[in-house]
Amino acid sequence: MPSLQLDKTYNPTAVEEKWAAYWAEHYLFQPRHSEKAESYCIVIPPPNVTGSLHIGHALNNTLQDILIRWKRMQGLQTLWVPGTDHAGIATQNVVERQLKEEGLSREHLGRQAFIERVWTWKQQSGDTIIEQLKQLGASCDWERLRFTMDKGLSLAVREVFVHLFDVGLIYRGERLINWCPRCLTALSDIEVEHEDIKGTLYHIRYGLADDPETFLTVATTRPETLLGDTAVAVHPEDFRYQQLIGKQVKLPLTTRTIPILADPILVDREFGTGAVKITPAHDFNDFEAGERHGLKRFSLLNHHARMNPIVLKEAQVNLQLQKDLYDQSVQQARLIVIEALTQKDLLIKAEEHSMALGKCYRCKTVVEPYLSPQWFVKTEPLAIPAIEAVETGKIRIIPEGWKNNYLGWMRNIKDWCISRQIWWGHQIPAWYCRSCNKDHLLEPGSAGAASAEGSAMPTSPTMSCFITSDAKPIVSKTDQKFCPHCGGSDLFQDPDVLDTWFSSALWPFSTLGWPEQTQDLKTFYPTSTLVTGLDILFFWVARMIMMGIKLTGQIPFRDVYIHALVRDAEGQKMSKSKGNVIDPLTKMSQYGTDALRFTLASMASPGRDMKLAEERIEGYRNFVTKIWNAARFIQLHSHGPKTTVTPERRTFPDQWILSRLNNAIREVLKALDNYRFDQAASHLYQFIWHEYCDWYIELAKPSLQQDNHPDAAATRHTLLDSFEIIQRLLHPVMPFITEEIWQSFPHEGLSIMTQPFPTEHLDWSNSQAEQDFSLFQAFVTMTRTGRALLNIPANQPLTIFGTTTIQDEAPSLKNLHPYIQSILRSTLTLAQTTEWPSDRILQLVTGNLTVGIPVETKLDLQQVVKKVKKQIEAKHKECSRLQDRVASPAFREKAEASVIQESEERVTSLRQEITLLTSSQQQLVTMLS
RNA sequence: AGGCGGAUAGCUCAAUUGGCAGAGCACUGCUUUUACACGGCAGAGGUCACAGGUUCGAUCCCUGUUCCGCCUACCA
Repeated sequence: MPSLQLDKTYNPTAVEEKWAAYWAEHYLFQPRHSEKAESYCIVIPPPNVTGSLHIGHALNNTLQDILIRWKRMQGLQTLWVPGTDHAGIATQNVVERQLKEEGLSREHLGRQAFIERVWTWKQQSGDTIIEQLKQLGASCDWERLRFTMDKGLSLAVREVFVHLFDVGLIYRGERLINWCPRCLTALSDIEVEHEDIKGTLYHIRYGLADDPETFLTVATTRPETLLGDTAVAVHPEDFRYQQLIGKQVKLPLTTRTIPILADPILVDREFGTGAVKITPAHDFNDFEAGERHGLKRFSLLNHHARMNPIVLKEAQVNLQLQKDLYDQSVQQARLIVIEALTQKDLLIKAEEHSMALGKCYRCKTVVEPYLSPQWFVKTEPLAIPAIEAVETGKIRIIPEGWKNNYLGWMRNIKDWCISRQIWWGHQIPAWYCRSCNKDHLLEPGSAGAASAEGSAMPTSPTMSCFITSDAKPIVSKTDQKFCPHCGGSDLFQDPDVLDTWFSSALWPFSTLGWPEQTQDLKTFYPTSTLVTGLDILFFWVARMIMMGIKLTGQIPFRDVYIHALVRDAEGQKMSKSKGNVIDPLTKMSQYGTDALRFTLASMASPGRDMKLAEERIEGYRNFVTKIWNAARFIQLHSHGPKTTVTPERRTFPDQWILSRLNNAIREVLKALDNYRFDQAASHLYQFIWHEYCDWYIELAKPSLQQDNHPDAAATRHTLLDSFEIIQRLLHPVMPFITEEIWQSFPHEGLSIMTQPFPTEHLDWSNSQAEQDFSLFQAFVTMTRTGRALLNIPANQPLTIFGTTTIQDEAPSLKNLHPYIQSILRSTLTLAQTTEWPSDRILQLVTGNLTVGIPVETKLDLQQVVKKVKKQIEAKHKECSRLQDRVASPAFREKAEASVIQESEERVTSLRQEITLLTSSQQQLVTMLS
């Protein structure tokens, strides 16, 4: 196989483009079908079509790619399914903003044309993020790219909707839902973000109808809603109010009277005044209380969150106030009502009160509880098996800490509002017959419906709000033309679309071809691992589990790996408005994709937020360069004969590095098995840089660089062999540079990505070599330290003495001289203590190794004495602390024997070191005087 | 309001069945030696948030406090 000369410097952009194209050209990301191999499948969390790659995507997809590449190399039948999400509200908002710039609105275009416009936009820019994922190296099978509004997936959506409707798990009903008056649509509970604000709690006087002198005080943060009150509740056991239960109060600012009820669920006696106004159409608790007591609901606001004059009239609001409130916003209405209450002296006090305000997660507009007919999924029956799957460990959540989060939410799950009053999405497969439902289609502006702002009544209702909950929908997988009841042909489809998360909930099986029993579905479902951020645990993960189990009878995936959210260096959530966004694409072109990938992997420690500091990327870019240069060195010395030798005849450094390599392989495998990407990265970094490059390559130099060195062929063999294994070990994290290097060396096969992942070599493990090497390292380090202490130039020859020479300690180190000479870049004489010229020596001690270095007269001895003194002090301190411990009878009695022995040994060796250092110091002092 | 997590070197983060606290970046010296100055070598830098408790011994276990973050939530 051809090999190429590596360039002097690594050019990430060129290399990345080359291999990305090569991989695509050879379809290397497709699963290799083999009946025997176990399958491994990941479905991508589909990014929004509106999006471009942000750092969260980069992290999410890097981790998935590491897993996929790793499993692929391990020989599994591997599939990573890519795709994008139509992202209903988000995408609609983007296109509406474009229209606005042209002075248009979606109403101008009409539904059909608007949807076409969104599709056009999707064709043009929807694949931006896909291209960016390819740039990141994501090894998805791009031939299987899916979109949530694909034909196949839309089919799956209808299939599920109809099925769940038929079994009673989808229903239509008039409920209080969260309404965004800007997006003009319902939102599910989790689409509402809560923000703590300082509000005002108003205490308002409600007089008894038959005794105006007696009154109740109710407290509210929303005085404008009192116009829609239909009762006041007190606690049945509250002695203050017991005698009032059943009486009527006069509702302020209206001509209505409302009853005083007892309700132990709604009322907390301790809070406020103990009396609560009930406004069933404007508060979730009140809605439920209203259901319990059969109360009428006055929905005071229209869908723009403005006062509805028809309802105000119906609620018998005072005439003047009706006029004042005409079409006012909630905020204005509040001020007007407060003013009116003040004038009548009904406002007792207003106090500051902290409260949570709900906002739309897409546009941050304050959401209103809004009474309207909507479609819901009945979640409780779906949640039960979804809870069980996680409790029994059929689905594993990693890190486990999030399990309780999931379970807690699932156990308190509310029905899921799935209808959205927007146009972009899967239109609900329900039809209504106009003639059968004549009485159930509301005029815009009527009391039960929202006001349509005086526009003409559309030929078909534009929102299902205009269709009462009594209407009879015909739910079907296929488009309906005729009414099955009356045979009429005047049908129209429900105008609403489904929550974007409805189709995402089907993602793991819909992308594999469900409801068809495809080969992919058989091979890859249930999928293996889902990799996602915590932010969509409820939005997405929980719902996939519910839907997966319900519709396929199987869990959708076995492991859920939840990674942290990426924050900036200050710990702030990254957002465009804050201007603290780290753009992964910029960083990729600046530092190289492999560097970014390695950074993200190294920071993926479980269960935490990660703060990304740019310096980290820079640091790992240096690591990439280091690897590149090591490759160049090895390539330079790769020519010439290579021979394997028997393990016993391997050189000392060869024995050591193979043992360490084996250890690195084991650690990386262990880390990946446990989703510890951070540990895998750190082992790779540590091993490659600080063992392989710093020590092994340095030690390989003498045999490689000298002509006819007896060890040359063997060393060359080990060097090349181990380096090739390192490339494979590193490949899942750094796919580009490893491919480039692998291809540049003699090789067989199409690509490194289809080579086997390294496995442990038990016969390489050599604890004796590792032990000896530690000793050798200690010896070298001590010598260097001494040299640095004494400012001896690196190229000055040294004579090194030892009380115990390293050779005595480790008999296997027979031919140390070449290594020491090479690594210390100086000649060396080993000698016995007795031969020390005692006036020219600094002794350095570590454990039972002692190195003596000759001291030149020119040196700044004052400085050296100081440093030595400091060392002695530190050792004294540690020694006396340990001595106290060892002397303590309690310690001797209770501590483990091994701990006692360890401590004693340490004390002994510390004493020895102190003695030697002290004598060094004395010698130096003598020399000074 | 409840739940969860965090507080360790200047910064970003590790580690520990409870027995010498570790990396990377930044910093200080020395070093331009033919893989690499995006390099090499050496070094300095810690009351392990605070206060109690358990223990021969606590950064680790327990209790409380403070600060920070996140998630959930209808306290009018």
